[in-house]
Amino acid sequence: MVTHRPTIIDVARVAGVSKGAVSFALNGKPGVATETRERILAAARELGWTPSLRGRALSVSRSLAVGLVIARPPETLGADPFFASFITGIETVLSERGYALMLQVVGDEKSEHESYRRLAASGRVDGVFLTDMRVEDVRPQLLNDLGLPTVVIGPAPGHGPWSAVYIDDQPGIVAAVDHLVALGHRRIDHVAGPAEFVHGLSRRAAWASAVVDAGLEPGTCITSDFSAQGGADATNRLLDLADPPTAIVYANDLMAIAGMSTAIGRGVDIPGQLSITGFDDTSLAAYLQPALTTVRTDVVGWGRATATRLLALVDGETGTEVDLPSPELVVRASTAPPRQPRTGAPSKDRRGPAPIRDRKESR
Amino acid sequence: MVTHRPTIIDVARVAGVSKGAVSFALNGKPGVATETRERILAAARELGWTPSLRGRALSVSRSLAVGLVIARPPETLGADPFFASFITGIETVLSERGYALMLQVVGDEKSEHESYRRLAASGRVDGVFLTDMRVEDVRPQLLNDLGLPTVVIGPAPGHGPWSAVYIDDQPGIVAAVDHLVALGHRRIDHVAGPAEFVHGLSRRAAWASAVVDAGLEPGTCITSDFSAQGGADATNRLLDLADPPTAIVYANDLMAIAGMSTAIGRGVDIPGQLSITGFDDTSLAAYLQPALTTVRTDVVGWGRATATRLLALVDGETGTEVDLPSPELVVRASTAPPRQPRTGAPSKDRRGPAPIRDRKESR
DNA sequence: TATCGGACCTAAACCGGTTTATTAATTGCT
DNA sequence: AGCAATTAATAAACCGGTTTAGGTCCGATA
Repeated sequence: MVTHRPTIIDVARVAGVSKGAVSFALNGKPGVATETRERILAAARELGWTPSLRGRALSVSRSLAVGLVIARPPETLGADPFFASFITGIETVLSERGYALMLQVVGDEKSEHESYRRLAASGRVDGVFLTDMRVEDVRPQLLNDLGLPTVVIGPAPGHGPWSAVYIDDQPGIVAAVDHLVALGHRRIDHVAGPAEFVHGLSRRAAWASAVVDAGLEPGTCITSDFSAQGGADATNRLLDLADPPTAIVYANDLMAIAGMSTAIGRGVDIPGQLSITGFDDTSLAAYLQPALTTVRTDVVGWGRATATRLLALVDGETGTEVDLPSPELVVRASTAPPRQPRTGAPSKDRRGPAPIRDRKESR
Repeated sequence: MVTHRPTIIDVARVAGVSKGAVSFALNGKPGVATETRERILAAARELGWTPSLRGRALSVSRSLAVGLVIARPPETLGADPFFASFITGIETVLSERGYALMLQVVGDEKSEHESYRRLAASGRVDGVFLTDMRVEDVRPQLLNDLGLPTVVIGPAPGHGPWSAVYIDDQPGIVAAVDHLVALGHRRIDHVAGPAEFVHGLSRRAAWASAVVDAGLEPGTCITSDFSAQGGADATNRLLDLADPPTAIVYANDLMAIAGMSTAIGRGVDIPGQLSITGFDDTSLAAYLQPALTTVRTDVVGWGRATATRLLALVDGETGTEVDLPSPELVVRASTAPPRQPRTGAPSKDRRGPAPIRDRKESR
């Protein structure tokens, strides 16, 4: 039966000193004799005292919490492995600094803005992460106006006082295209994410320029929505083309997996008739049939770096853009040299010189 | 350039009343003349005043936040669509009550306990959700000792003062088994989740009893870990049996999908030679080849109910267990009547009365 | 007319810390 | 020895609300 959590006053009484002295002692500030400090620490330990976050928060005018607002429907969110890893990374940094993460999941863009306003107005957080960046995104400006320290997860949008931490996804896509080119593909299409998102657009741009840089004709790009259904639909449209691709680069794993299934359902042999690459390296990717060639990013490290940046920002450092190591291509069985006819008899010949294959997942 | 957020004192000054009167007026308490109240509200509106959560929290001795601690490695977490939906459901309730969600993601069980202790000691949250319930879980007792209102996501563990909100997953598994039985399957095996988790154990129990209730021989159960790799490995083991199953009920979609791929990779025709069911209805399930028969749960509704319960608990209501509507079976293409021979000659002799054989996965 | 009760409002205490101003006791310096 | 400079500790202000204890003014009642 806990009568009451001990407060700093209880500690002061036990140690026989004033309230302020306790505060000084516990925060390692000067002006407390060593002997007294020991006594205070002992008293605090004896009472099992822990500072009240509420009291401290009010006093220092900080919440000791940061916010992440995610504006996505649950299906899209649940199928995306990004946030789990990202949040894990964030937490490692936050927890050791005594910070906590306030997560908000909202339906649409409008309630997202509302969410930010509320967070700022109520003073619930000291800073926020900004994710799913859009082209011409108004949120950095909004958060700047609200006076809320912000770290953009992605490339810094235009020029402004904002801070950003970015893993450039383009090298990953380029590596995928180059890999396909090296296998002998000459018709490499793309299923993109929504054009309003920078990661949709940037992957598309990377694909386009990589194809051109390889000296190939520009392929077909279908703009989709990162969802399973979107991937399936886009794949059907590409395969319905008079001159269908021999390889498709998808902007994420979910679309790639759905696309692969769709192709298989149409009797297309993968990778014999069609090579497929994804992006994310979902835990499922390695266990599909065929296993998915995809791009892996150090999302946990990204989360860690982003959180570090935000806490620095909260502490008054000025904003900069941080770039992180590029993603890497994980080659598995869904990519192989192209075979000539799509309608011909399945050829027995094995695919050509295999590149570095991803043999096995650890664990 | 914001000089300073207006406080309740600014409002009081503008309205020409005292601090207390403003508080009364804004909280709809009696003792304020209508005319005065109007004036105060007008002043607040004019200044754009919003109550400081920090001030209020200290004053009312509440954080106005609740916590969710998830102890999972990022891969497992990212592949599980549960939390996205669940959190979405939680948020709908929390946000309209002015509450927020503190999310903590930790690596192991020990740091999970540590996490709860910190949340309780610092007074950061007014209550917590308890997820991934284990058999003989010590956390309800821990949280009870810590004096932190708790709602268990799942069946109430034993008898205690705890509150629980539960969607019984058993009817879903039973429906899956019944569906397979109706299709003519007589050898229905199971790939289970870890036995230390109640949702691992309960699905297994549901499968076992449903099979027996159908008058069939008990099948083989392999205890796995809800992961893609675990699903793949377990599937290989089942298919390697001298007398392999014609249907496998998986405890979640991730294992089912990996299992299906594995089977296909071995040349097994699905659903011709092997029927497969999952659990979760991942957004991918409908777009696989073949599309996955699985069990769908109203996870968003579950989150909503759980949050409602927790807020009631925080407000002093006593704990009860709430049961929610059962999950439903979604029949797709991965299940079909069994075809006789897998290798040619139909094996007429059924295997002898074997008990539930549980070959444990290494991990 | 004196008293009571209610409506309306204010002053002040309180929540639990941090931080500043101030005092008291040493120490340092010449 | 005398005075300034440190050091140690305390009292009090402050962060921004909520809430309790009073205090006025008013009409109603005996």
